[in-house]
Amino acid sequence: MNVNRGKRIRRTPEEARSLILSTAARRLAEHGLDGLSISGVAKEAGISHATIIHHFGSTEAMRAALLQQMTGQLLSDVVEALHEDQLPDEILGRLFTTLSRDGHGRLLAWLALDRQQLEPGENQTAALFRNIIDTIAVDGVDRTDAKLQVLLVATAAMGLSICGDPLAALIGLDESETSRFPGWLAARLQTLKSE
Amino acid sequence: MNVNRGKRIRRTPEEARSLILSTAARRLAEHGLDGLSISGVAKEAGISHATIIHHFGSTEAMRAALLQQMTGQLLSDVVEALHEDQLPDEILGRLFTTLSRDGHGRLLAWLALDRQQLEPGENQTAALFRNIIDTIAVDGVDRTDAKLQVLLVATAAMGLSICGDPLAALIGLDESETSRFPGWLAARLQTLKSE
DNA sequence: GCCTCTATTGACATTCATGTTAATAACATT
DNA sequence: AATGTTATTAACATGAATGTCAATAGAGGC
Repeated sequence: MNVNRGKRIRRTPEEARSLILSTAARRLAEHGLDGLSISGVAKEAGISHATIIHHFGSTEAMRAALLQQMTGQLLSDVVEALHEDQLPDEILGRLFTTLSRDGHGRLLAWLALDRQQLEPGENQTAALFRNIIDTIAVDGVDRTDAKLQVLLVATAAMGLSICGDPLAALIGLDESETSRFPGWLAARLQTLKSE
Repeated sequence: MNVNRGKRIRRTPEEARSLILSTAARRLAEHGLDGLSISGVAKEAGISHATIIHHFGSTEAMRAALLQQMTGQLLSDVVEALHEDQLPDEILGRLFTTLSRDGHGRLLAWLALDRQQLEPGENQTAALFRNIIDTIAVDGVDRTDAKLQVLLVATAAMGLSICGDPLAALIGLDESETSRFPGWLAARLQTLKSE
C-alpha cells in the first residue's frame, strides 16, 4: 500500500490505467467481485478514487475494461496453447488445461453470474471454437459429437476452477489424484474418438 | 409487490421466515448475490427491512439460512434421484441431471465464489459421494477412476448450469443438440466403464 | 522563466444498505 | 374487557460507495 505524503506522482494515462487495472485484477482474485469498488481499488493502489473516475469514467466502465483485458488474455492464451501442437489428439487436453489455469474459469463464471448473459461480439471466440471443432471432427468423428466434447471440456474446466478443491476433498481425492484429472480426461476423450 | 395501506399483517415466526426466504431465493435466481440485501428482499416481500433483522438477526444470518435451506434441498434432491434407480449404470447420469437442474450448480458456484471456501461439516455430502463411488467401483472399476468420473460429472454439471447457454451458443450447438448433452455424457461414461 | 495542458486530489452531495430503538398493533389468554 | 406477548414498523444514526467540481501541481513547450 503506497503512502504518498504530500508529493503527487504524475503518470502517463497508459501508466495510470495499467496501475489501476493490475490492482483491480489482484483484488478480483483475492476478494471476488466485491473487491472491484473504485474506493477499494484506489486505496490499494495508493491513489484517490477520483483518479479512477477520471481515467475510466465510472466504476462500471473500469470493470468492463478489466474484464475485456482479461478475456483478451484468456483468448490469446488459448490460441497460443493450441498453436503449439496441432495434433488433434491433444487439442482438447490443452484446451482444458488452459481454461482451468490462472483462474480463467473463475473469470468466466464471474462474468456469467454478474451480468446475466455474456455480451455478443465474441466473434473471435466463436471462430476459435469452430476451429477446434473442425480439427477434431476430421477423422470420422460426428460433428455434433465433437461439439459435445468441446462443451464437456469447457464446462468441466469452468467447474473445476470454481469449486475444484472443495469438490475433490468431498469426493475423497487427494492432491496427487486430482492433479491427474486433466490427463485422465484427455486420455478418455481420445478413447472416445478412436472407437 | 404487496402494498399494505395502513393495516399490518401479523404472521407466525415460521410464516415470516418462510416468506422472507422464498422471496430471497427468487431474488437470488433473478439478480444474483446482489439481490440478497435485506432492503431489496424486504421491499419485494412487502415488509420492512427491520422485520428481517428481527427474524434473522442480521443480513449475513439471513443469507446463511437461505444457503443452508438450499443446500439441504439440493442434497435431498440428489438422494431421492439416486434412490429411484440403484443401477450403477445410471447413477452418474442421474447425478449430473440433478446437479445441473434448478440452478443447483449455480448455487454451488455462488457459495464457492462468495465465501472463499466451502465450510466443513458437510459430512452427509461426503458420505453421499462415498456411497456413489462405492456403487460405481464395484464392477472392476479402479477406485481412483470412479472418483475422477464423479469429479467430472460434478464439475461439468456446475459449469453447465453457470455458463451452459452462452457456451453452447459459442460452440454452435443448437437447442436440440444441447438437450442431448446429459444423455450423451451418461452414455459415454458407461462406455468407459465397460472397457 | 513563463505558459499551457491535464493528471491528481480534497471536499462535497447523494444515494443506498445496515442496524438500533422505541412505539404500535395484532392476537391469545384470562 | 383487560392484559401480556411479540411481530411489525417508522424514525434515526451510521458508514460505505459513487460521482461532481473546483483547485492544485507535475511536466513539457515556448
